[in-house]
Amino acid sequence: MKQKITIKTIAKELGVSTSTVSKALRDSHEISIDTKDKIKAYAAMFNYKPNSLALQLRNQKTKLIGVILPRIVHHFFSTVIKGIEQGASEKGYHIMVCFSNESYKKEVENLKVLSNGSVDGLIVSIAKETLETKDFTHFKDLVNEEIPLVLFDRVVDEILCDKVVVDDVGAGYKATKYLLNQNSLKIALITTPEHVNVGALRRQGYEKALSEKGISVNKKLIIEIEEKENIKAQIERVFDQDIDAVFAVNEIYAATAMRIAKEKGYKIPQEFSVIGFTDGLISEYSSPSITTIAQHGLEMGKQAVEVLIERIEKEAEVYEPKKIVISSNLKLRESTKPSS
Amino acid sequence: MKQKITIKTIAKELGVSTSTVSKALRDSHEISIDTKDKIKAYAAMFNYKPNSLALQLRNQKTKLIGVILPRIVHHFFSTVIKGIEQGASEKGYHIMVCFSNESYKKEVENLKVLSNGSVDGLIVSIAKETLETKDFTHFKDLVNEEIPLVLFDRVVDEILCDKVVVDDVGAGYKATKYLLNQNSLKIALITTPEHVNVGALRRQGYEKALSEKGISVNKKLIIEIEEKENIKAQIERVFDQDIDAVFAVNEIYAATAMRIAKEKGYKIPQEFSVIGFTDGLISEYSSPSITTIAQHGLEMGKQAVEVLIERIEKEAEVYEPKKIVISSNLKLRESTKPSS
DNA sequence: TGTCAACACGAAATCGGTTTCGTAAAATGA
DNA sequence: TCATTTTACGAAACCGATTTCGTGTTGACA
Repeated sequence: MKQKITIKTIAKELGVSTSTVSKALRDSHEISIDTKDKIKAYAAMFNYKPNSLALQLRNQKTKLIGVILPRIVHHFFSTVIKGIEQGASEKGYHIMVCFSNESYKKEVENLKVLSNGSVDGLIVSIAKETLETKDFTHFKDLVNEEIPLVLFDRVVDEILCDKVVVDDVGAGYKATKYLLNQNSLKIALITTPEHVNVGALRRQGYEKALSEKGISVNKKLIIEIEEKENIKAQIERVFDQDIDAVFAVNEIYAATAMRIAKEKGYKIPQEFSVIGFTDGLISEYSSPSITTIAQHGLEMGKQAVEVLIERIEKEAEVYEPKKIVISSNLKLRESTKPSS
Repeated sequence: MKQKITIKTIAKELGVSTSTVSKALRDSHEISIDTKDKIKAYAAMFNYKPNSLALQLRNQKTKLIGVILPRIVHHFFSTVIKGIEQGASEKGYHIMVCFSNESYKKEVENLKVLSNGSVDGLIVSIAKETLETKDFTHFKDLVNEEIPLVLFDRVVDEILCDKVVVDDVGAGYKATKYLLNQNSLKIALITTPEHVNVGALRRQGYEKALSEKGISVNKKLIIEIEEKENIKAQIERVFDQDIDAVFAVNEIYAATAMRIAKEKGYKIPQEFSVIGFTDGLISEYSSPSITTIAQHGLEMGKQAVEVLIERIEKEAEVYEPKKIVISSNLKLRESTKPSS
């Protein structure tokens, strides 16, 4: 890398002190017009840019937000990132992105690296493995150090920080109720293992809608997908039961279920309906296109970053953790019957 | 944010100098075992973490790589990010991600912010608007300042830096040739406007395959999609021609074309074949699933970051820009006839 | 002509570390 | 016992900025 031009260089070259240069460039009234012009001209000519590290060190702030995501090749998470970046960018912040790959160890590492002063605050969605092991000390340490932290989507109550979530119970309820209303009464639920709390919450909504309708929950219609194994084979098993609809907690499961239904000769949506979660490209472009719960990832990202920046910039008086709930809505497409 | 514990704090508290603390923590032989133990114990107890900004300033390196992408909610780009992050992480680097949103202005801004010392090097894929305006001075300035830069996918010859690209001509050729071999001779090409060079290159491959077969290029079968307008309507127009296959330069176009073909009553792949580009989820989950050119985004990301880090860490002797070509291959699925 | 304010600038501290160099005290050797 | 080498540590410079405080030079005013 070429030798960068610094304030010191300019000062030496022009025979003034560094303080004068600094003041001149910041247009201080203490410096005469002549000197200012001279210094500014010189700086412009050599394309001087203040070293951001020096500024960050002095100001004790980086204008950087750390983001840790479980995955990136994933419609929902990439949408959230987009929202975060947009919100951050508007307020003059930049984002540093890391991935945990759903691994506890990587999450801890990332958290450690980012919490040593390189960022002003953090936005995180917890890795599956961490949710499984239930060891959240790395987050609690962060909270103790009073580093601003916002969790989104996959959150955990025992970490005392701001949170942004979708109304998972409500979403599960809405989806299930819609299916019931169109007279699909034998609804299979394809979800995640219990420890992924969003899955658990969506299931609550599912069960609530059923019980409101006076239908008892049939455990055989609920399958928890183990991602390490073959997903399609697991979903296929539920088709042994007598079912006429599927509610899946993400779009991959939904698309897979629909595919199986088609293979079995069901006509969609006349004989069989599908509702997914996360309004991604698969749902939009598969045929028939899939009705989904739209998660509003963009909105979540924006909200998360807004709360975070507020926390960063406001002198922490008494700190009351906030929980922001983003409502989700059903995006009707071809995999369900038109609402009556 | 809570007052951070620094070396100075430790020094004062233990009645030694900051140099002693620093040396002790770095396990210098200059410090007696007793003192070292005492200092380390104290540091551990109060969870001391060296301020990374201070280190970065002193070492004149940030171990940070800036990444500027046109978009993020996009299978190919998010895959590349994943590759970059993996490669970076292995070498102890982190990534700072910004988006240009295909806008020239945002690209310039991002480049300016990242080039003031906050990152050790940059990986960029150029925004469409920039490709259109053909103004690359911001990149050239970067090259002049000798800030390590790697361009990928959307690259431009006049910027003298390392580049990582897919073999777009070869890929277009492979796809077209496959279609020809299965006896689809009236192949429509759905591509981007000429200024997006990857589109242009893929088109070259298409034309090459045709001319090898002795088929002259029919301009009516080639449509350049203007993304600001309705994509489906534009693609529909090509169906006015007599065609029996489509080669599309991305998966959205491919999926849309297939949908139209199905609506028109074509049987796929018996009567009509489709090949797309970018092996994303749409291609995998649509039905029939779509044969695509797999772009190996992960591989591209890894290669890009590897070249970049080499450039960063190697003392720049005579600098010979590299161009790395990643070969792509056809991933056969249901939207084409089995190869004979 | 003496006093004081305004002006224009520089010295030095600061942010939080690392590192070079110097040195007092202890250990070693002759 | 005196010279020399280790040992163990501190002072200060440095990375690149900003900012407070001080100060020499003017000019104005009484």
